[in-house]
Amino acid sequence: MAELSKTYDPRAVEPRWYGHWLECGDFKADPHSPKPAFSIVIPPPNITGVLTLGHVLNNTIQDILARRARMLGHEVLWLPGVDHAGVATQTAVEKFLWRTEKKKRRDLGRQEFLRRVVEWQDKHGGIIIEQLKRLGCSCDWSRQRYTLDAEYVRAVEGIFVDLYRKGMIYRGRRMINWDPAAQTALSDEEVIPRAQKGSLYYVRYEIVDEPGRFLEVATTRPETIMADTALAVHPGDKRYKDLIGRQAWRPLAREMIPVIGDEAIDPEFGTGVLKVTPAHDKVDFEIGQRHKLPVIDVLHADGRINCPALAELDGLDRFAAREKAVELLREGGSRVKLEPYDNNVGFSERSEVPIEPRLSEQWFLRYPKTEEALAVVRERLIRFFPQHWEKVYAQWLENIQDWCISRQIWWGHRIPAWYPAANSNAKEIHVGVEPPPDPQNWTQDSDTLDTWFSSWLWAYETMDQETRRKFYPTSVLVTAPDIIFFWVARMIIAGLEFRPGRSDEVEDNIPFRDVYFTGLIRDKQGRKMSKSLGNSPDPVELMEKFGADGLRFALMRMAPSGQDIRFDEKQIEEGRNFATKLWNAARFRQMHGPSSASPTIAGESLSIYAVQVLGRLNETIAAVQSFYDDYQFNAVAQHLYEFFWNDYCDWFVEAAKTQIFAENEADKASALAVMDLVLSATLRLLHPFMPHITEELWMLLGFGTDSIQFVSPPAAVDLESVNAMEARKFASQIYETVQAGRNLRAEARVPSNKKVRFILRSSSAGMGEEMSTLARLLNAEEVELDPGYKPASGVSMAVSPLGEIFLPTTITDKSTECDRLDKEIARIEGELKTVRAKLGSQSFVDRAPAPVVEEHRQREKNFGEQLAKMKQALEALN
RNA sequence: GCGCGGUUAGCUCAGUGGUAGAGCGCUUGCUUCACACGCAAGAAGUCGCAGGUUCGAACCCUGCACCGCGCACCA
Repeated sequence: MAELSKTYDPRAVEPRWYGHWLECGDFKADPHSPKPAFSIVIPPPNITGVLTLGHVLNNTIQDILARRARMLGHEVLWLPGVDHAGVATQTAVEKFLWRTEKKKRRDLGRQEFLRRVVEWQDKHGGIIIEQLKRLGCSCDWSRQRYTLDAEYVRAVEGIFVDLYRKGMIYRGRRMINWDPAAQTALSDEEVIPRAQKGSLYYVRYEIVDEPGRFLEVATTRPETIMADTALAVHPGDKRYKDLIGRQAWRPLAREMIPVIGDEAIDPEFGTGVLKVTPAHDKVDFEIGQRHKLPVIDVLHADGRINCPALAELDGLDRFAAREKAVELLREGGSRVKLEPYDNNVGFSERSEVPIEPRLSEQWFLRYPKTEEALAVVRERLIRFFPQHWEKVYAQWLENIQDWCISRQIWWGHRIPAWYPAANSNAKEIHVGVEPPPDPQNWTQDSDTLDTWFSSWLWAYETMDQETRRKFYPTSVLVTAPDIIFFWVARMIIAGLEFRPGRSDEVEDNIPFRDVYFTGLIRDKQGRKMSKSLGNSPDPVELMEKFGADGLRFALMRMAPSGQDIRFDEKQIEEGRNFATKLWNAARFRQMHGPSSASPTIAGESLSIYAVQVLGRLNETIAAVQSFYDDYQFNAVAQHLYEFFWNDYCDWFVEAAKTQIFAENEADKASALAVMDLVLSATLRLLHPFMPHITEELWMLLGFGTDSIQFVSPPAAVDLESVNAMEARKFASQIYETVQAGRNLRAEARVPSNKKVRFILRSSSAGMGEEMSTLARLLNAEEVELDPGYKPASGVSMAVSPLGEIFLPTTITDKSTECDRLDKEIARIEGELKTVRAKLGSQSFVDRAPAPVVEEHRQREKNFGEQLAKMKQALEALN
């Protein structure tokens, strides 16, 4: 057995064990195994991404679940992979190109640009995979998948073709969300509303047949006036009724436009007159449809004004044009009134610029199986943790809109649709996984598919038939709630629609049984972690500083389930400290001889302290099990932390030193056996959270020759043969007495290292045997047991459950001691009053459950006795 | 406007119908034979506000306030 070094160095230990596990193939999943299956698919990180604390949280939870399942004897598949992340990756490469070569993607052309993206991907891709390995993730890396793997691409295309043939996918010219920076269409989910402080512009339109009369319009977008094709008022609005059907002058790119009446107008808003701009607003477009208005598009794809008729604005950026438009109006003699105005503007989630509603030819998916998707969650066939996310999910599905799935970017799955060349005979478009047989007569659609259109197959398309038979549906999905629509909901729909399961039954086709939603990690001030704020710590640095295990444990301990997490590095330090504590506790054990892999504990030789710690261990084991069932990882971590640090280290080990340093070999062996038992159990309970250090200690202490990874979690210790209740009660009474004594000592200002003499006035049975332990815990020279002790005046006294404890060596001055006693008496009197008030209430005695009443009676008695003793002491003093 | 979270010690957060908890920070004393990344003692809270249910409410119900999030609206 190797000797444990004085300090624990995770930087050396962690990579060593991880490498060893990989070599042994410990994470490989066998689809032919007879063991019950447990499976998770990783939420694939972006191929060019780097590890964030969010990933650490997410993947630590998955690793904990995977490792716990392995220990419980399951065949575990944790399937890893990466996502090509269309827009994100393409944007990153475009930025790089611009920075280094001052080139845009069109300068290179599609083929060359894609070659550059692959080059970039090969250089930066895979970093995050290495970082996940550093964290200790037990993924089956031999099965790593990529959303652009050849088979995966084929599957995505196949699904597109299938849905097209079923009529669920269609192509159409509709209003979509246009990102002028990325120059692509987006889905509704990719648009995030942001509150903006803007202005409301009041602009007057002159009535054609009644010069001098104006209709005033309130608008936030004067730069689109040239695209107005009508003014609209509510048909019932008395102010404007007579104008409906007449014409007004459009003040920019001067033209006559009709005044129409439409129910969609809110007479209360602004002036009650709306300028109708069908090309640049969804509602306006609908009004335009109803009234057969022309559509004039005055914006280029990049957000610049496209209006040759108005040279002053043509080519200007949309925001510059806004100012300029007002200027032009004023120059033209038009009054323009400004009013500060707060409104919400939709921003592109990726490029962080305001999106433009735009009329455009795109591909759409009419979602299948939405009713079924609602039902499987409503009926808890798929369980959400925390459950309240069910409501958010349902709300989305109930108001679901068709999904715009085409993107005007190059990086991704190209849409498998071909259009006949102008000179060809074909009339229909060709949609198929295979190109048409005479490709020279066809042109493939230049667009690609939304990245999420490939991700929604992730739960099963990453598995071959054989693997699916064993591991699909997966056991649990661990993800952040911000992708509940993007990914979780769509995966459920995909599972229900494409039925990849072993049978046609719904329960075999849902993608997962449980979904665990993590919280979001925020910084100390509560802000979201973001690159631009620079408030996102590098987890790799944290691992170097505190160890992967320290980081994992700390993060789990501070992450309440489903609640956002405020990150503070100080808390990670606690994780590291806990690892060190574990290490040193093991080191202490090792100093007293070799450990036993299967310690036997004989009931009759157990000290009361041993029974107490074993009892607490049993409680901890039970608590851990039940918290796992509810995915309450913070509670699991917290219970293990408290049990090990308080119950084991602070109390048991300190008390057991009496036996360990004494002559009696049998007692010593018993204490060491209990240590082995508790250490072995603790290591196993902690292993899913802290895989490296627990493996290291498991081997160093010789608890097994095989890896801790596949050892069963500890079962409750059988305490039938001892009177556990009585022993535990006695032990806690001793501990309480110790605390009373320590308090006396501190109050008397006796330095911690000074050996003093205590006297315990107690007639409790069996007290004599525990005096040496009591003395050790009090760091006393001696604790004298004297049932008839009569203290001299000025001797400090404290009441304990076993009697009274006195500290006679340092006689404090009388008034100090009186003050101390007075304070103590006042405190106890307060407590007593509360208890008596309760017991004095007839209704309490009648209605409260008997054990509660009994407990209060007991407390009354105890307080009463304590009070009497304190008062006696006070009198003796005077 | 609708919905979902949250509000507990200076900070970060547990908690649960029956004596208010942890870690950090703070004060005090300790290099006591595993650990100063440690040990011991201590100070510190009208559990957001107001009602209600109950013998008893931090906990259950109702309303309100504030913070965060989602959806809808957004001329």
